[in-house]
Amino acid sequence: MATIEHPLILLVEDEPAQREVLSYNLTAESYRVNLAQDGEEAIMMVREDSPDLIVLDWMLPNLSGIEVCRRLKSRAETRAIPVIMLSARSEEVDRVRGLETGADDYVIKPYSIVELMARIRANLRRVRPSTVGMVLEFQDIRLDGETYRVTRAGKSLQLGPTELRLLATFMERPGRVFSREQLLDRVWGRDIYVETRTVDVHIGRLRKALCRQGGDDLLRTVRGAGYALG
Amino acid sequence: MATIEHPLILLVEDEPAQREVLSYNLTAESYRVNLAQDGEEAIMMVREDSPDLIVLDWMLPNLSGIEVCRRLKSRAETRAIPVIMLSARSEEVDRVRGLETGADDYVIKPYSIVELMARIRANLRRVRPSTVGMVLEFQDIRLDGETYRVTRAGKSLQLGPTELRLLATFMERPGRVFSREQLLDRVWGRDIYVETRTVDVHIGRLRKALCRQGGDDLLRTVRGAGYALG
DNA sequence: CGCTTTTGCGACAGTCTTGTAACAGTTTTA
DNA sequence: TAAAACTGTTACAAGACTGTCGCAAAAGCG
Repeated sequence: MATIEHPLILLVEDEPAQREVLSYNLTAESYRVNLAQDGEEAIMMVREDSPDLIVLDWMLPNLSGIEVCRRLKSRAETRAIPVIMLSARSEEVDRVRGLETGADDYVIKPYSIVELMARIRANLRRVRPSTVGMVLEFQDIRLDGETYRVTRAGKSLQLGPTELRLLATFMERPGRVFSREQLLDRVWGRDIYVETRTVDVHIGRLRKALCRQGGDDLLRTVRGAGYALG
Repeated sequence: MATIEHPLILLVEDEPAQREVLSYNLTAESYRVNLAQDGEEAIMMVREDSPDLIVLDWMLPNLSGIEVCRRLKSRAETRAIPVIMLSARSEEVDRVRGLETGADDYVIKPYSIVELMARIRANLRRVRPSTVGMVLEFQDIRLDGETYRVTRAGKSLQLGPTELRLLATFMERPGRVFSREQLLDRVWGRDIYVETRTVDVHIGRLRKALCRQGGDDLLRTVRGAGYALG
């Protein structure tokens, strides 16, 4: 299991073989993957899990890829999620139509998986600057996504998996206030049922870990709202 | 600190997009990369830099991949360098022809980056003689890619094949945390079915071997994530 | 100030992860 | 061919980590 928040990708593809290959490669690249088999399921899963990026097949049963894309792009909440269209059609016309519907990128089958991966990386970088394997820094705290090492003022800190993910979440957006619900969502996962007060306890533990070697308390409590870093 | 001689790979590919993606990925895997855009440049760079492995596109301007391969394989000095052919053609005929010209391996586009990397690793491992250096070092551990001898603090260690590959994987990227799945992928191979717990056992065995003659335990367990060296 | 609401945090029991010995089957070596 | 080395799996124990609760402390509020 990965400890630091890896980007979640929604893969919408009806053909099983394709789905498996893509899913395998995405997982191998350390993305979390959600699968949808048709347009309606896709729309539903976007609402539920709000993925970081969507890989969308053009031809779909039920609700075509274009239509799915159009709908996603017409709603403010989902508009920002990058969509990469996959299509067997190679006509320029279609490329244009694909982009017109608001897709952020467009890959023609048969495509190189390497290329697709590159586009995914590029599009993720665009919306979400700090990704897997990156080093997050805030003041004298340093979190290395590759070695999973956390240091404060040069001294190594001992964190449990949950504390680590919690810290990573804060460090991806220093200063931002996260509600307990948002934290549960991001750190624990969308479908796990945990008491909201549990967040408090882990915040406490993280605080203790961060201050053990001295230094200010960098986790700010925002009464009635949640917590923030710095 | 460690002095690591990373294998040099010559990448021969004329299409800029492909080139960039591959180059990026190779670099990310800690290889040194040389680029050539056509057959003639490739031949020249082989003479100059004698790379450890060549990734060669089939379709090239100027001098085709097959021809380049044939020439390299007909000269004694360059014969031993592994060549991996990339091709968009999928016909069995071509595969055979590719190997006939002396290519050591053959990957059909669109390929999985994971697979290509695996083949590169495999081919680099295979060539014992004529592989330049490829000595991995970390602290007082030394892994000689030619003789497959491992020493710690000068004393020779006895490792089984699996332990050796495991150690090599870690030493290629000291500090990086590998999940059990990633280790299975890299050390055991992607299509072998093995329990993930098996990794633990081999880590234990490697640990024991590394510490037998004394010294710290250099294999770090990252709870919930995997293992890392150092 | 009292009173109410929210947060901090020690304690604890249950759960999950990891280390490792044992073992049986296979492969390699002598 | 027999012995030795190596592998993958399992079961179990130790210990790390987690979630919850309860009460104390702090913060808002009139």
